[in-house]
Amino acid sequence: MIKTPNTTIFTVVDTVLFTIIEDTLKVLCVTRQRDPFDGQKTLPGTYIRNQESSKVAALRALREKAGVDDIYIEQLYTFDDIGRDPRGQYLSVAYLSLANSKILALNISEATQNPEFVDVDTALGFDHNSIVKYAISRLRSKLEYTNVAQHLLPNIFTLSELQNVYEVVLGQILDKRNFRKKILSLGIIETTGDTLSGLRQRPALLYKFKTQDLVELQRWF
Amino acid sequence: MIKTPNTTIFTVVDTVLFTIIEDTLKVLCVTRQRDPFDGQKTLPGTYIRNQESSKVAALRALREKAGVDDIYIEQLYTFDDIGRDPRGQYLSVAYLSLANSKILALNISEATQNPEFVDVDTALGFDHNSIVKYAISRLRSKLEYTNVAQHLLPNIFTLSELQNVYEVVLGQILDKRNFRKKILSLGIIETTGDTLSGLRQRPALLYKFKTQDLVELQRWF
DNA sequence: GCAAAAGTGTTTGCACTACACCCATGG
DNA sequence: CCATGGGTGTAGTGCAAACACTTTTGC
Repeated sequence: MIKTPNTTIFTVVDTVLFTIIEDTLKVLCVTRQRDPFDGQKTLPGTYIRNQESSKVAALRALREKAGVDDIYIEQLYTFDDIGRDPRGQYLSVAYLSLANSKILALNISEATQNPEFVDVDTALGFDHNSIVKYAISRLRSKLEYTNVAQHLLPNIFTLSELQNVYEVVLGQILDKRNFRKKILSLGIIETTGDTLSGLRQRPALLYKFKTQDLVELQRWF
Repeated sequence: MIKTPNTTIFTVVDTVLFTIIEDTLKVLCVTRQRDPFDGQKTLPGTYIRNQESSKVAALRALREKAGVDDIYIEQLYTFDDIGRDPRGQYLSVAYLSLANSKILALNISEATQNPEFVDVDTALGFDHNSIVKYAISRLRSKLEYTNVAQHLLPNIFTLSELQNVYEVVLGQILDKRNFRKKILSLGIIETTGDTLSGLRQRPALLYKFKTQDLVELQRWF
């Protein structure tokens, strides 16, 4: 067998940054300024540099394109079908990232390249719609057996806000009483003891996640 | 932002081929014939060629190293930490593959580079023990909500053989009656109507999976 | 006092657990 | 007839689903 170092495979990253705005799941896009797909929206991406891992490249892409730092990120999947990029052989390591839109809002205005949050079914250049689709399915299943939902929320939140995250991402409404029983029984959140008042309604108890570390819950057998 | 095409990132694949031999989960390894890690066992891998996707490269690696064709394979994860390979910056797309050892046995003897099945806790070169560890955890969870187990079995099998696959992979014994109730209620297998006789015991009903396509079952909410 | 969201319990059915004995065959 | 693995049922428990009203506040 001959081992052929490849000089013509381009290694890049693409990032899928989700956030929730106005009860809708949104994804961060930029507008391409050159061919191919000139003028179309695409996911923020970048070439992987020398002495840089794909994860660091993905974080850099988000920092450069969206002015976002210190953000939740996980590797999603590697897309490298021949023909996915008309320019040549591109291997893209895709990353899934989550942020709360309130924290994001300030930084994003300082960024370049016209970054914006769009609906997840917006038509994108390259194979980026497939990447978004895959990211949504990953996010949905991770909501169900981990504590990742916290990254779409502020540190302190009400149970209704948490439920809203689940409803928006899963695309279905949930029963309030069953949701509360379930989420509390998982033992991943706890109340701060404070309440959120000032609204013309009964004040809500505030909660926080016990840990920022990813927690995986059990299943089956 | 400057886009820098990278000429010094090597893109490779590594494959984790699991099979069950004598009630033990085994992984396919080859013996390296050069530095680094000369003489040590490693996962079969190869450079990704021009105009070749990583998946095709992974299938080729298995064909060349193990004489295996037409095999179940799925992308596992991309490993590219800086320093994972002393030769330079290597980005490895790892694949998880499954095969029944009976089908495998004949082909493997024809292969080169001393391929062999070893226990999953055998010390390997590079970061390949991490890759195997990750592959096991993926395999375990996929057993629980998909029909992938079929690829570790012949097309036709008894319920006891199927249960044995689950026990070996999950590393725990399961209750026979509960296992049968569960697996039959999932609706992913059906009996062929034939029985396996010739052994000095009651003949076992034979089963097959309804479809070779990957089926994902539901959870939560 | 009214609008608006917070908060709370019970019943019902289904699914998982634990557990032990008889059956069919080959030798 | 005996050794071997194949095959089966039930009772108890816990979790998920369905479902509606009272509470607290700001205005």
